[in-house]
Amino acid sequence: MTGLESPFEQRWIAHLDMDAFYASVELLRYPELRGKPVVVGGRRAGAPEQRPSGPRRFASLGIYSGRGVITTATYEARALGVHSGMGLMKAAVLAPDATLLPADFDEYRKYSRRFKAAVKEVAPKIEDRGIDEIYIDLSAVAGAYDTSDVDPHAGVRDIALRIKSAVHKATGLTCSIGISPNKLLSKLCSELEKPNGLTIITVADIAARIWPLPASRINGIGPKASEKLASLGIRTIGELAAAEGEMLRQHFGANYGAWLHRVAHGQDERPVVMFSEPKSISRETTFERDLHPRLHRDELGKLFTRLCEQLSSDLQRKGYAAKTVGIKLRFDDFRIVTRVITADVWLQDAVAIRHWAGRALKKAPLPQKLRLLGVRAENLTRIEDAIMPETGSAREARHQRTLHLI
DNA sequence: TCTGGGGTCCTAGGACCC
DNA sequence: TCTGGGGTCCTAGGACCC
Repeated sequence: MTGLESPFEQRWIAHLDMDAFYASVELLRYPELRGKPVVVGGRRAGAPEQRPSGPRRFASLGIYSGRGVITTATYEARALGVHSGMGLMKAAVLAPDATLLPADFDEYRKYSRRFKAAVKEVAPKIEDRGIDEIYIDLSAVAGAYDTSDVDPHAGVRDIALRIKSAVHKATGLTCSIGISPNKLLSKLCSELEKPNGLTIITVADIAARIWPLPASRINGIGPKASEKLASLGIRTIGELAAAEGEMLRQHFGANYGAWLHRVAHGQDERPVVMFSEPKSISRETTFERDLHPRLHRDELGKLFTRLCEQLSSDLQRKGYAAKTVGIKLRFDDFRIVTRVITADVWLQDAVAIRHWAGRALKKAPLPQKLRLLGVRAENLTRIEDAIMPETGSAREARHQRTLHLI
């Protein structure tokens, strides 16, 4: 069953995407920047200088030096050719006069909680897709389908407008919503009328509205697959839909090939999932300058320990213990090496994590300078389900009791 | 002037077991 | 002497997403 054959089984799934989220949150704080090119990114990229009187002074992108990338750019900045993921040094050449603001994730998470809570008031069945996106299952709220002759989608449109209004009231921010019978199509059409968009499509609209789009717009077709498709003469979703399923399976393997064929025809049955347990928790850091494994051994050791301590406190705060820890290295030539090791006890304590991560690190070759070090916890279980090894203090307490008995 | 940090999922080979 | 076959776990790497 695709959920598409009968209108009585049709789902209404919305994809909601906040417009230029981080940058828009910053504009709430610094309204004088509205309408100007603004870029958010970098670690300690100059926070605005607050002077007792007179206007705030902002850092220009042009004077940036470091290894940061753009997290978000306002639409005015995007018009200058910069986009998220681009190195700040490169962006500084393209848009030297743009304002650069440091990312403030605590603030963005605050607004993220606010907009999600506002949506839940209207439609409770939502799936988290990161800080600025959600899917919403509107099927139960909207009823099976609309009947108005004037606007065949009057029911869902009304709900979507209520959601947009609730989000704006709660945050002062705009969002774009795409609505269709499944997640795949909704994700595609939330992009179509950004910013502040609302796009509703059904299977009947796939050929006209979806097939002209580049295949790379589909979630799951990244740079590698796009390039391979292009080499086969396939650039749009329509061209992908016209391709023989057998040919796709031959070039991309049974699973991915079959998936490509399905998504090109707008087929997707994934449900909206309201909660899922995390599979891994990690911390990593890119150094300000490349570090040599031997020459900078002490510095690397301190960073390594600090990452393990942060990971341990993340696990404790979130209530998980891990059976497996791993390390990640990125060398100066951008090669990535990972090593994992599975422990014989549940891990949460920073010292234990540091010990096992150290064992994993010993398995990795260290032939050249490093630019990144990371630590990851996998094979997670809720802490109440884990039998923890005795901590130092528990062992000490038992020892004291034993002495007392003697 | 190269390219952050947090994740998920898939594949493939070897170990190990029956 | 040239040798099975399936299932599961562990590990490493890679594509992809926000």
